[in-house]
Amino acid sequence: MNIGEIARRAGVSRSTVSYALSGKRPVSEDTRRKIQRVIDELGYRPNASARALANGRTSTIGLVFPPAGNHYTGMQLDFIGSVAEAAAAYDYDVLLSPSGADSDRSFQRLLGERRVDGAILMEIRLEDDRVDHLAELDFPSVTIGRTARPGGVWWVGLDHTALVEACVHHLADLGHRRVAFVNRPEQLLRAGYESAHRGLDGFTKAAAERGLTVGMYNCGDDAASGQTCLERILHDDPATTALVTLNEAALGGLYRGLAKAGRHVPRDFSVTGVVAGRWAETVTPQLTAADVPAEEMGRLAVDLLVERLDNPHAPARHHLLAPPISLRASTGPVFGTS
Amino acid sequence: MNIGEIARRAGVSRSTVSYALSGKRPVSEDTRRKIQRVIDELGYRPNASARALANGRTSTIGLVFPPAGNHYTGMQLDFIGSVAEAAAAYDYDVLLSPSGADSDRSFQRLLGERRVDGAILMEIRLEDDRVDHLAELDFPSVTIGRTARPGGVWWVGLDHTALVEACVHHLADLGHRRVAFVNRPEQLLRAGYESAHRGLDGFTKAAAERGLTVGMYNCGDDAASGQTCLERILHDDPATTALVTLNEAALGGLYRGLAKAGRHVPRDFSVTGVVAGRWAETVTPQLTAADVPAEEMGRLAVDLLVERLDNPHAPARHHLLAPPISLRASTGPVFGTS
DNA sequence: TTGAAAGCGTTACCAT
DNA sequence: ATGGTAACGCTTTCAA
Repeated sequence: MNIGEIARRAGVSRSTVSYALSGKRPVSEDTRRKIQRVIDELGYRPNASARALANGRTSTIGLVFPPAGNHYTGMQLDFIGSVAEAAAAYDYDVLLSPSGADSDRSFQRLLGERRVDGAILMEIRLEDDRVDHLAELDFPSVTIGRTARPGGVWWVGLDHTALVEACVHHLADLGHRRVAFVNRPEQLLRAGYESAHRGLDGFTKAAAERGLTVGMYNCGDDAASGQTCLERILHDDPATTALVTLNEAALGGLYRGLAKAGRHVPRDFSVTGVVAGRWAETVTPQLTAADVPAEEMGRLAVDLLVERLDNPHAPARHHLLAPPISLRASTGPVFGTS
Repeated sequence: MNIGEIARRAGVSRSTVSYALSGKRPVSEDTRRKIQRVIDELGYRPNASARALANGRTSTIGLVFPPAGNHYTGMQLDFIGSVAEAAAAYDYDVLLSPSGADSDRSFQRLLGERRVDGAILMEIRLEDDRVDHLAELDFPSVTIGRTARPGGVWWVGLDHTALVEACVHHLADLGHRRVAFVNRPEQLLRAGYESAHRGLDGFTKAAAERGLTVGMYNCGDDAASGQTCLERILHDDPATTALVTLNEAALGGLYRGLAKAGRHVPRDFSVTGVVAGRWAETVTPQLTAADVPAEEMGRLAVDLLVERLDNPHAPARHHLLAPPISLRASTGPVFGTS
């Protein structure tokens, strides 16, 4: 059943049905009711493909995230969920594209075949060919995270540098002098992942300012790697009394390593970092951390994208978030101090 | 740029370009090369909407999951990721629909506007109006989970009953006599969630068989609820020595509650349940559990759906999985026994 | 082996 | 306030 059928049964033209539906042209109250009745009766809904073809808008936004095999983090989940729900509130659908690079087939389909009106990109790299490509095409998009030179692109991001600095200062204030940094996997660092780089910058800078002795580690995105990583930390410098981590997925393993090594948190070892709030709360003791406001970020990204779609010539906007550290139970004064 | 432009530049007709692309009709090697060169030169890709309108296929599958606010579980993440990746392998895109009920706008859009060729549904209820509606329309779909009467529908599911029974027997074999069951939130049980119901059935049955003294609890999908729930368990029956849980998100809280109550796992309290493997491994001690093979299930669901799309009259198929219990470190003989 | 043209189901412009 | 009709960009039947 199509718009023609509705028109026939309502005794009007197809254009009138179209206008009755879109409201883009006044329709008499009378015919509008007639049309509505037929529509309700038949449960008619306009075909999305035909509509997209005719008016050039798909009412769909693409969500581009890296294909992670089975190594998704909780944060990614939160982004995906919040983007989908925020988009639904605007009556946009979300098309998933597991693409880490400009060349991925799914990414190419998204753009080339005009499947979406705009896109939201996750897991941004400092130099990101996907972002460059999109900018070049002037394709409406918003990134969750920002590249090295984010001028002209729309984004919502986290100030990882400041966040990690705050973590380091928090530890230094508690008297810690030997602190380890647990970063995302080396492969992601090398690929130029924003959070890994900026986090590392913040750590390096703050540690230097406070004159700390440090160790820097890359750690796989899973519990087993976390445990191994912690063993290396204590092996490299048994006098380490604290760590800051960006690696949410490794957190459980980090804790386990600590327990195995007989270090009690927070009595003789402090742990902090930047992690989505609900994951910070699953570990015991609960993690003192800068909570990644994943839900808010997803929502903001959608808001921004919708704004950009509605107003193609608006100047680039962005949101840089720097949530405060939530004091929970995983940090304390260094043993022997205070 | 469109197919007409390509045709013009290649000096052929539009249909020839179309056939050169689809291969549905022989095209001379010569013209095919001419066409391909123009296509490469201009980076042409056929418009998805136009193509969908003309041939009735969108090359998109819908993934329907309940809008959870911010209470997604890790398992849901794993499903979404694995479905997206499996679909990409077939060159299908995945459209997200946060819909818990037949009446959700997003769900209605999906079907009514013909945005997708088929759908995969998550978080199935025993009586599920979404599934009924889809079956009624004979709309190609596969459910992850099965309804009370899954005859005629395509699904991939977990044998929650058997899984939970296995957990109970495992505990009973270890000598536990007083065992608690930590289910999903009451609201989900009342809504008829499959896992909550079948899991409960399995628990009840096995506990009766082994003559266990039991407590049954519904628990919110977060760490705080898990902790509260555990307090209630020990308050209701301090002699409880073990629990089995379906509630992945509460796991961290359950462990914390145990620690707070001074119960050491597994020395004086055993914990088991059914949980995605990687979450079972983040807690310490690692959880002995029936690992939900989320990745495999997502992949199987896509395989099934693609098969159904390719062959509309194939009889309904399904996969019922019952992974074995992975022995890790959270269960042991009841205190005083050996 | 190729071309012409009729759809596919909308929208939106041009009339009236 | 409404109707007719030409797009939108592709696929596919019919002809040659």
